[in-house]
Amino acid sequence: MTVNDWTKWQSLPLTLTTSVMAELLDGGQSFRWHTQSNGEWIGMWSDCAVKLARASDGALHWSAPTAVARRMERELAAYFRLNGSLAEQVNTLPWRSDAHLAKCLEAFPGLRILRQPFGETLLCFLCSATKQIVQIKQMAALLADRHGREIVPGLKSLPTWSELTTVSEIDLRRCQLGFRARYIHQTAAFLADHPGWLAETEVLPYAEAKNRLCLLPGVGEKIADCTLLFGAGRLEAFPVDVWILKTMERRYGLTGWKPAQVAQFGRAHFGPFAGLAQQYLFAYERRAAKGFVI
DNA sequence: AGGCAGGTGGCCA
DNA sequence: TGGCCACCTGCC
Repeated sequence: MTVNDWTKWQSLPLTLTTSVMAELLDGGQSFRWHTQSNGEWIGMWSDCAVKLARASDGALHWSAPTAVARRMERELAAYFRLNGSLAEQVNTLPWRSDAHLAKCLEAFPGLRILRQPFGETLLCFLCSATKQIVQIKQMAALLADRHGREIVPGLKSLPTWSELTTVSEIDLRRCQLGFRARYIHQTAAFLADHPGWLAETEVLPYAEAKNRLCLLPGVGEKIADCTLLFGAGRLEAFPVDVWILKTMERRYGLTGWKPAQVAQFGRAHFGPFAGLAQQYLFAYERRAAKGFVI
C-alpha cells in the first residue's frame, strides 16, 4: 500500500503538548496507539485506523485510509469526545479547594477521557490485571494480529467478542495473556450465551452497568470502572488501582483505606466528572514516579 | 537475573 | 467483612 491510500492531513480541533499527547494516547486509557519513527501516532479502534500528527504549535492533524475516510470525522469526534466541553467539565472539578488537583490539571493541560468501543475496552482491561502498559499493548497487538480482521493491509482490528468465542484458551495464552486467558475465554462464552447483554449494559445507569460488568469472570470493580469510563463515557466512574490508591494515601491522607472506600470518596469528592479527575491524578502520579515532578 | 506488574477470585478465620 | 494467596510470564 502506498501513501496515496491515506487522505491528506486534516485539522483535528485539539491542541496539545507532546507530553500530554503521549499521555492521552499512551497513558493507560487506550492500548492501541503506536508512535512511528517520524513522531506520528497511529491508532486503531473498531474497524477504524487513523494517523495523528502534531504541528510545532501543538495543533493536531489526522489522516485516515481512504477506505474509511468518509466516516472518520464523525468517528474522531466521538472517540475524542469533541462535542463535550472539556473546559466546562474541568471547571466543575473542585480545583478551587483542592490544591493537589489544581496542580495535576495544570500539569496536563487538555488531557481528556477517550470514548472507545465498549467491547474492546472491556477486552483490553481484562488483559490489564497486574500488567504494565507496554505489556498490555503487546497482548492487544497479538490478539489483533492473530485473531482480528484486516482494517487495511498491515493493520488489524481487535477481535470482537463474537470472534473470540471461536478462539481456544490455549490460543489465547499464546497471545501472552497468562491467567487472563481463562477470564477472556469464559467472558466470551458468557457473552455468546447472552446475546445483547453487552449492548444493554453499555446504556444502563452507571451503578447498574457496573454491577452487571462485575458478573463477568475476571471483572472486578476496577476493570468495570475502567470499561465504563474509557469505553462508555461514564465520567462519574472512578477506577481505583494501585496508583490511585497510592495517590489518595499520599496526597489526600487516606491511609489504610480500601479500594472500594477510595472509589466512594473519589466520586463524592470530585463529583460527576470524578473519572476525569482520576485521569489527571493518575498521570501526575506516574510522572512523579518517573522522577520528573514531586 | 529475578522480582514485579492499571486485579480478581477463592479460600480461610 | 477482612486478610492472604495463587494465578501467568515478559519486561525493566
